[in-house]
Amino acid sequence: MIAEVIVDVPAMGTDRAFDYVVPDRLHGLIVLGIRVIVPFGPRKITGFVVAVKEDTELKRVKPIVDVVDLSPVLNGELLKLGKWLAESTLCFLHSAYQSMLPAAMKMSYTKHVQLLDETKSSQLPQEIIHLFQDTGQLAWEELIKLDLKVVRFVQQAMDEGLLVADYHVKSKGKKKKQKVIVRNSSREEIVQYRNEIKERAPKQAVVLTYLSDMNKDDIALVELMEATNASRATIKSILEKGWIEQVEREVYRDPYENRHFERTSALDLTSEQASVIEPIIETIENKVHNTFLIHGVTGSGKTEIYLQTIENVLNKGKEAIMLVPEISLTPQMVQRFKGRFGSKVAVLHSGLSKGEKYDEWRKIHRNESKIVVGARSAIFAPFQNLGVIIIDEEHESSYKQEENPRYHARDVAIYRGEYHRCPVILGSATPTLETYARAQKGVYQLTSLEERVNQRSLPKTEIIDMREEMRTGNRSLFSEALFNALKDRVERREQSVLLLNRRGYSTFINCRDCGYVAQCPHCDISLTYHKRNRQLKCHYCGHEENLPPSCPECSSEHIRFFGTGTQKVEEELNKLMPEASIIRMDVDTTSRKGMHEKLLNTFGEQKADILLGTQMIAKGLDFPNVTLVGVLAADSMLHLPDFRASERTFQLLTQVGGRAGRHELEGEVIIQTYSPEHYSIELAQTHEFLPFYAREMKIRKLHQYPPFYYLALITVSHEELMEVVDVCEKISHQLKEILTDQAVILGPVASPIPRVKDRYRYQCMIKYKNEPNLRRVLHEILVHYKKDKQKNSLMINVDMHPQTIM
DNA sequence: AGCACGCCGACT
DNA sequence: GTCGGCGTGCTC
Repeated sequence: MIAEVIVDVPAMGTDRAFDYVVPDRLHGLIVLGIRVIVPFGPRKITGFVVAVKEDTELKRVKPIVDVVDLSPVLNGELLKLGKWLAESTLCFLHSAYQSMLPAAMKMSYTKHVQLLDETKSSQLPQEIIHLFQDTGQLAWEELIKLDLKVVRFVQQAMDEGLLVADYHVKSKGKKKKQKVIVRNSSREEIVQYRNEIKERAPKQAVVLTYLSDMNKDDIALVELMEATNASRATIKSILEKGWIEQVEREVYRDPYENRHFERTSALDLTSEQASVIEPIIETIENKVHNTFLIHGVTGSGKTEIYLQTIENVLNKGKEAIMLVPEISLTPQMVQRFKGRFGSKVAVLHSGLSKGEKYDEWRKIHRNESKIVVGARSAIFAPFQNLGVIIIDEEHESSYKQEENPRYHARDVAIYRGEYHRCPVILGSATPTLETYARAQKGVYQLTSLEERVNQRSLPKTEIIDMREEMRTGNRSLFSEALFNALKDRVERREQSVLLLNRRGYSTFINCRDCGYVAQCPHCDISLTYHKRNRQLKCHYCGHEENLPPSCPECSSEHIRFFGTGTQKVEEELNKLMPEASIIRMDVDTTSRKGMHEKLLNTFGEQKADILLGTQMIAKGLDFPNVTLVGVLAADSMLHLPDFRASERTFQLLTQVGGRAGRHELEGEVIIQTYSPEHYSIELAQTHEFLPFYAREMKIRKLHQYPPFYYLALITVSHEELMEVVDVCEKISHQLKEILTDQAVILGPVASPIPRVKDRYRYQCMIKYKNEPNLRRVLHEILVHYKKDKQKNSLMINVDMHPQTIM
């Protein structure tokens, strides 16, 4: 028997199946979707079995060394999905499969030098033999750290056959093991024994009483020790007597083990909600695929529709995937799902450790969980019998992976929905133009929720023209209206949320005398000043340097700080409103694990008046006491060189508006801007999606952007500017020759940030409607340049549906 | 990716 | 004459 294996060598030349003989001892173990260890050249690596056949045309076929898994990690559907993913995003097959699995399942490879038998090793000098452990192995990594002469000597010994290389494969993720005490005698026997030793060993007697009384046959060692106050030594002596036994058992890490979730049951649906859920349930009943867009204002009760749809699916013995944006995967959200469905829910988000994610994945894999609530990658949950896929906040950019494979979770969802013949539900108050256009065309089924569940009207939104504030002499960061509103909330003990899409203290520093602006030495971008440690930081490559005491160009001491970041706002607030307590939330304050949640909890417990943060605070938050939302600089996103800038601004402002006054208290939103007349700001004020959609669609049509045209973006980067421009130009020419006249090829142009980490970046954009050859040509381009220029450090990246052109 | 093979320049 | 630079090509 022969197995076709996709090997773990993500390179152009190895992006295909390799044939291996299945040895007799592995017959029956080698099945589709399992990982195996195979010899590849001189090394041993792993790969996925993607096909099994009787024969091969090849003469020399090596045997599979071993299996990695006991059961397949990818089922037939996921194998097919991976192939489609690789083709549609132009990535390596192995990368596609790997990205469908938790990171802990990535394999790592090490090389060792192996000592041979006595006759060979006796020919080596004693000081060399000394280097080897008692296992006779020396890690290559360790070897090359040693003296060059020693390395040479070992290499020569290997050439002469006195030593050999040995390649190890190991999984990065470890299954968590727990020591468990198993009672392997009858209760009577234990009681009898206890009575015998009671006098001499009272501690042991306590443990034995506990063991004979407990109503199960095993107990975790730690639990037993805690319950009986016994020491390790005590238990060890009982173990030696043989009345009990210690075994290692695999356990799941449960990230939510110490939480209690209040059980909830289905709420009554409003008539509007009922009319939305009805066609979805019908689709489930009829076992057909259909994609629904639920366009519902914030607070219109989409989540309850999701919950009840999932309940319906579970009752049919099927499973459900619920995707939420990473940032809104808050405890509140998890609470809602755990509360309704209890332990059937697996949760996957970036706040979990690799091991925890792996365990959550295994719960799904073993069919112990029926629902997964998770961020983007949860779309690959290994369910066998999917009943529904839901994508909440469909417009969120975090559903697009910005590294290979560059997939969009929405596309994967629809692929899986078609396979399982089940509905896909997209929900948003501000759907993307692509989605809404498809819904209008009837490709997706459009449903709307226009009423808020609690009958609350949307908060009133005020737009403040900051130019006007300037004219009246207010040069502070806060307009009069916002300042008064904030002060008012603090006095009334209500809470406020302040949004500013820039972290740090100031966006750039500038010398008043010569005009010098501090720039990153590795990127074409100005450095951001961080006041806490008086440092200048690059937000692209992480470069840090101390704030110069004077201008490095002209030695002037007149250095000014321009632009406002969250740190500066915090400082200003402390000055202007010393009585208000503030929580600042941005990458700088939430990078430590658990900080995100901790800060939100503190705010939720009303231990702070103001939550100040970057866009990470804009989504999914639901705090009843928040009655004011302020946006400090609504323009910060608007003027980015990206065709989606208006759409993003509208979405952000509309979403942020939904954060205020969600409960009993009336909410208010204040938006500060220098472009109050811009339609995406004006229409966000009145929460009018449809007029915004109509307006933006006209612009997209005029400029040939999605959803009227598809986009593909090729980014070329290299240390040498000339090389980048040259390659980009050649690619552009090649595309112009092969694609039809309908395709628009732009570039080469420099990327909006032309240099990052000492590499120049140029790009080529293709706008097209129907280009059957596009994928093939792009693939050829990748093959061509990745082959002969790879060592030249030339990098070429293709994104088939870029979400941003930065 | 890693490793071998192989073809040219700078040394004992 | 050899050591070692890294360009090229292959891995079932």
